Amino acid sequence: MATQTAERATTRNTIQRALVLEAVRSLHNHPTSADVYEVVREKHPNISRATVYRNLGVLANRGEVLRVEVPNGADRYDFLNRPHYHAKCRVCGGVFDVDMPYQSDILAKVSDAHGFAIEEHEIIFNGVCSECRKAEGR
Amino acid sequence: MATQTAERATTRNTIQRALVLEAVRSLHNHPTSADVYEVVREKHPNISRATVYRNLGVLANRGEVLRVEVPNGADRYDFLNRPHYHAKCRVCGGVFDVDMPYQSDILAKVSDAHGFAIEEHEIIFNGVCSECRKAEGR
DNA sequence: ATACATGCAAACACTTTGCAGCACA
DNA sequence: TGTGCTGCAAAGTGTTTGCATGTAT
Repeated sequence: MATQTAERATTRNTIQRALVLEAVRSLHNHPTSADVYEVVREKHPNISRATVYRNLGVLANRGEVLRVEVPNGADRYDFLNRPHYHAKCRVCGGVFDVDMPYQSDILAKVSDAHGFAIEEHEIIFNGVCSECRKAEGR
Repeated sequence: MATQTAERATTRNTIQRALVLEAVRSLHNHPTSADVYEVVREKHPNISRATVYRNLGVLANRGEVLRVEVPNGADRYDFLNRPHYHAKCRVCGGVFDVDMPYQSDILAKVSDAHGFAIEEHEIIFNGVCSECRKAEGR
């Protein structure tokens, strides 16, 4: 009887998982799974992409990394915990943090969500990053 | 000389392009390219997916339809012209309009975009739609 | 007539999955 | 010592592209 609700059946600390977490922590520019894969491979050459994907998923579910879903592009991951917003460069595809206070009152501005239960929100700014502006010549 | 700057080299009215536009206009729930493809195929059975994609692109560039890029999901298209925001159901993947005034002052809240030239923004609410809430039992 | 557009199939980018064997707790 | 995890390969989505042919202008 009452043997603890069998929550979270996933808790094994493999080398691969540790390396994936370490890689996300060390990469500060919103690495894609491919970026993480490359970094981990330096120390553990025969890790598979599948394992990287699976572990990024596990870590994201646990809240140890943040998954940033980017329209038309690979998912990005980062280690920042507080919610923040992103900007995506339409030239190079890069993703950058934007300094803007978290819009905690934004829900109040929704006049009608048609019965939709909003759990979180995301704001993405589209434009051109400073590097690409220089390169493009304005 | 001076023969008009050769802008937009693409302006041919094919049946396929007209049908694609008509399909987007007739579908009111943010159709994906696949939805559009299915509808067009009823009238023009051997249109190819490539043509649908190409025409959705052309129409979006011309501003005749609005492309809604959804993270982790196919692009959606709609015919509404005024800017508005969207909600994405994490259960069924559906995309819905949200009634919220356009946040024209949002740029002023960005304290530092790090040289990024912001051209537009998008807000996506994530959660569960009313249909799926019923189905899920709460 | 001629260039843009189409249709087909193959290629592409990103991610997930089935399965046999392995290793952490 | 069992089951969660790994590696591999194959499959799955969604979209783009090369090329020969077709067609709107």
